[in-house]
Amino acid sequence: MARQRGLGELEQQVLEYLWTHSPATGEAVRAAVGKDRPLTDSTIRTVLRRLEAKQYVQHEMDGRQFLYSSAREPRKVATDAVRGVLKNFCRGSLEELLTGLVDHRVVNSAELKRLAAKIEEKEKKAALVKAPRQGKKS
Amino acid sequence: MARQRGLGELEQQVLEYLWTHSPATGEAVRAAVGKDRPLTDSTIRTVLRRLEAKQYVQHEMDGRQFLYSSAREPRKVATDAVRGVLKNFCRGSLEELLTGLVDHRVVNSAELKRLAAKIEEKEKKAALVKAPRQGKKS
DNA sequence: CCGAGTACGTTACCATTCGTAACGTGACGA
DNA sequence: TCGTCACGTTACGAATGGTAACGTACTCGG
Repeated sequence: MARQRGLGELEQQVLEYLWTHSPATGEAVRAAVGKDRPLTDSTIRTVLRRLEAKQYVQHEMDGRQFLYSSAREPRKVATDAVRGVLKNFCRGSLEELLTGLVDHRVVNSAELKRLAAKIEEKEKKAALVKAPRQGKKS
Repeated sequence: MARQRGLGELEQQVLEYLWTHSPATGEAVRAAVGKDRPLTDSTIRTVLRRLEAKQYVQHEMDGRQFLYSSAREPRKVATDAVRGVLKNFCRGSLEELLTGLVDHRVVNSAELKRLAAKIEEKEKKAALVKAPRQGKKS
């Protein structure tokens, strides 16, 4: 089954590049990622293909060339990763996860509360845009 | 450098067992983890040793036997994992991570706010216990 | 004091993953 | 037609993780 455990160093870098520079040719990726490391185009293309197999990226044709772009938004990837963490180390409890973050000073509780409030606020506003004046037809 | 990417399936299970049943002998771990899979004591002991090398568990002597227990609390492990996620997929921004969690319905924003408030509350109380009426020494 | 069991370490094998890249192939333009 | 360009195929070596046989030291009952 080969449980998918994550990405390698280079895969990571390539993906990061695509998140900020999609769509890009393999050559462009190589130029960026390999700017302080000598990497063959072959290497980069293999990595891109592997990332595509893992459905992290996708490509379209541009004449004879491939244009790669990321197929999963970073937030989605992050979310999935966190789901794994929750399941494995927090018995599924987000409260436990957040408590850990506070305990270990990744964030302090005031800041966390502020962020939570901000996010709720943002969401409310987004809802308004999607359904403005939502009382009109009921 | 061999960047530490996580734990294997079996390692995971063993660690989980220790989190709820520390300290335990290798035999106990084997009985639990291998209850629906045939696993040699040798296998379990190898895994335990590897986990110890990775500093996930530790052992003490009990006569001739080893008693294993976890050396890192689950929350700590979770926190470290989240740190990685933050760094790799959220440009270090916790807000982005949380937003992703809300967007992808791991939690809704109201619940998130509630948790944040609860955690802050809890922390305040803990502070009071540690420094009650901070000025009277005994 | 001896032999068997107990509990641990050593070593190893295999599959998978990832970095890395040489080589092969088909199409297209000069 | 021939070379070049862009892609795929194949592969190799290191690391990781599951799995386990085998070796070794100590302890206990006889």
